[in-house]
Amino acid sequence: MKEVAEAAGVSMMSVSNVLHNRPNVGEVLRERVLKQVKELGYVPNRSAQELAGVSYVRFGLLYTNVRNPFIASVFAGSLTAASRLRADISIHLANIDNPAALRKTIRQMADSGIEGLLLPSPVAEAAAQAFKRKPLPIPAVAIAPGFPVPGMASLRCDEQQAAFEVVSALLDLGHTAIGHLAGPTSQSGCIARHNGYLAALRARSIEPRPEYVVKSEFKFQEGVQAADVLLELEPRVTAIFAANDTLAASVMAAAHRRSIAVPGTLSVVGYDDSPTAEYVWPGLTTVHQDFEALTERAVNVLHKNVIAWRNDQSFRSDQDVVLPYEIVRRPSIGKAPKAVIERRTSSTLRSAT
Amino acid sequence: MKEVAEAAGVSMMSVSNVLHNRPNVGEVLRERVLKQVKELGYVPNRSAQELAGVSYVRFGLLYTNVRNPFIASVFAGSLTAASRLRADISIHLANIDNPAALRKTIRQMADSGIEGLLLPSPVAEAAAQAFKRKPLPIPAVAIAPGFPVPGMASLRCDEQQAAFEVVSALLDLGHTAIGHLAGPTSQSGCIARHNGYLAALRARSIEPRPEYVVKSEFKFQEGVQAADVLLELEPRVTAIFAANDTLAASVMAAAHRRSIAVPGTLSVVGYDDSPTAEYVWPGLTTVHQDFEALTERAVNVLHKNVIAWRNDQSFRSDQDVVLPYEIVRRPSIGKAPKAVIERRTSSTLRSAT
DNA sequence: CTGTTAGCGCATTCAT
DNA sequence: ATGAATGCGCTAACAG
Repeated sequence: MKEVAEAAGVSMMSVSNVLHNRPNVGEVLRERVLKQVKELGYVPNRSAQELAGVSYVRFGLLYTNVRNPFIASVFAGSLTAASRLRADISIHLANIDNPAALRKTIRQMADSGIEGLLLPSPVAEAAAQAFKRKPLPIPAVAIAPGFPVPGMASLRCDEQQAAFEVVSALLDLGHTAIGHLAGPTSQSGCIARHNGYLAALRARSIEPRPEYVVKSEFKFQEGVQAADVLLELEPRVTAIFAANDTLAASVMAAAHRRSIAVPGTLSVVGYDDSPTAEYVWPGLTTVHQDFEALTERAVNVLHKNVIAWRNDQSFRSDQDVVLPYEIVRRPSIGKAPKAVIERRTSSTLRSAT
Repeated sequence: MKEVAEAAGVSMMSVSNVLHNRPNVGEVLRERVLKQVKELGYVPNRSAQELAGVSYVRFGLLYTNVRNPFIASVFAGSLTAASRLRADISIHLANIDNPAALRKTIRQMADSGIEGLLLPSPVAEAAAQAFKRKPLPIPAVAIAPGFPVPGMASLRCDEQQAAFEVVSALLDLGHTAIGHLAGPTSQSGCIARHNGYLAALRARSIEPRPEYVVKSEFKFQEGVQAADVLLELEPRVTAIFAANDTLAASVMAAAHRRSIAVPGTLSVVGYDDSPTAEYVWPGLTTVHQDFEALTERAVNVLHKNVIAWRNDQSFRSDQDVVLPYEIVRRPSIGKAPKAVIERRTSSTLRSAT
């Protein structure tokens, strides 16, 4: 920096001021300085800045499961966003089944100088639960929860709306007997998706039938069994909205085993646009969320909140930022089979298969 | 640090010496100092250390594909290992299809002060290729390649041996007609697995039959088609070793569709122990590698190499560290069906199904 | 609007 | 074996 100052014929202080966009610097100087900065390829020394009082934010990121297909996007997104902000980020595994342990982990992070928490979905809800009585010690942001999480900011897609839309697409194709293979209610996203499913039916004055909804964990075989239950119902469903792509794959497997044509006889919709959505045959219509972009936004939001919180430790933000999703159409859905549409007027037309 | 020094009645210098395990410090002082360090909860200020000359290592991590199920483990492993070493790590997306671009990316990282490269498998090979003529500008380590990568250190499991072992397990169960659903040859791990398959057969004096090996990309449907080819062969294979778990799932789907019982009539083995291995039915016998541990070791090895390289810029290491794998037995394999064992003596016994 | 002074927390060098 | 002085690169507070 000294070199830059000398080259530009000013003092170091002015250089510093220019670099920080401070108001008290003349136009003439500013340009001269910026020019030298470029030419000399000057880049400020972060350690010196920190030592001199600038304090960069340190974020903490808590995750539960490395095997979650989206955690890598969350890692990547937070890392790139954090490096842009010159922020540090330390990543830890958290146990969400033990509220006391989770509380302890979070307190320790706060004590160790971490000023903001990035909490991907199941962790966010668990943390909110663990700190139900007292507020969180530091600002936090929930990444991709199904609903806003109390006590922290939330960055999410409107999953309920997405489910509504995708089920409406099935309705537009003439389907009326639409089943839902629901995911575990411990995941708030699954609740949102279920709600969206119900709302879409009601919006067309179709009263949802409880037996058309079957729950399953996110395991392939359990999903196949649940799908079997749905496929044995009479009158048979002509479409199934699965709570995620794995479960949609289960539905397809169950359908193939029964020689039910997809999408000819059964339309299938998933959620998440995970790799399986492409790999499965036929390609799966599903809902895509850009986790990496969402996470980057989350980091930026959290950063602002941390700055505000530095000025006023009582600062809390529970802003809810909703980002767009995208419905990815692949061949797994088609028009409702004709026999079924007719069944609406004469329900006896159809005989047992 | 000053406080610690005063509390222990010594100078700051002695505290520093104690903390760095320097030889020139008396036993008496050492203990007094350490006690105060604990009591006051002193933790050295990294920025000050750096400013005063200590330079922590900065690693770069290049990845190709967020959707790779193991990249999250690689992220997590490098982050935890790096934080233990007080090292920085910056993660970037790389394009491995364009050698020139990759070269440029790596050069830029080196110029920006990064002193070591963490290269998960397909990137490592691409980087070696891109720097075939000139050596890499900084030390690098390949994470989980199929074979040692020239020009850099390698941390890997012996995939060829693992494949050998798992195919031998099939042979022990009486299988002799064993097919291999091979993965893309662009992945060195797949080549190693294929080699292991061949070696296992030859070790039992079974000459591998070329038609028993079918190649496929890591896509579900392509795998199903490839599996169909294998299952149509006469005499039919009684076991299939798939190059990864996705392809093994494809084999199972193809088998189910043909009503071939697994493991009754067909045994199936995968590789990677990815989530699908558990989810699939029946549970998949597969090879487990601990990517997180492997990555942590990789960071430590790279760290040492970087230190050596600092002293001598011409230092190069291509050490090859081989870590253990684990064969996970699940119900997808069983004894070879009897009819087939008999077929070895009277090959006409079996009629078309 | 611009320049000067002082010090952030530590390690290195030299002296004791 | 231990301690005192000096400076790393930068910014905050002040003086001009």
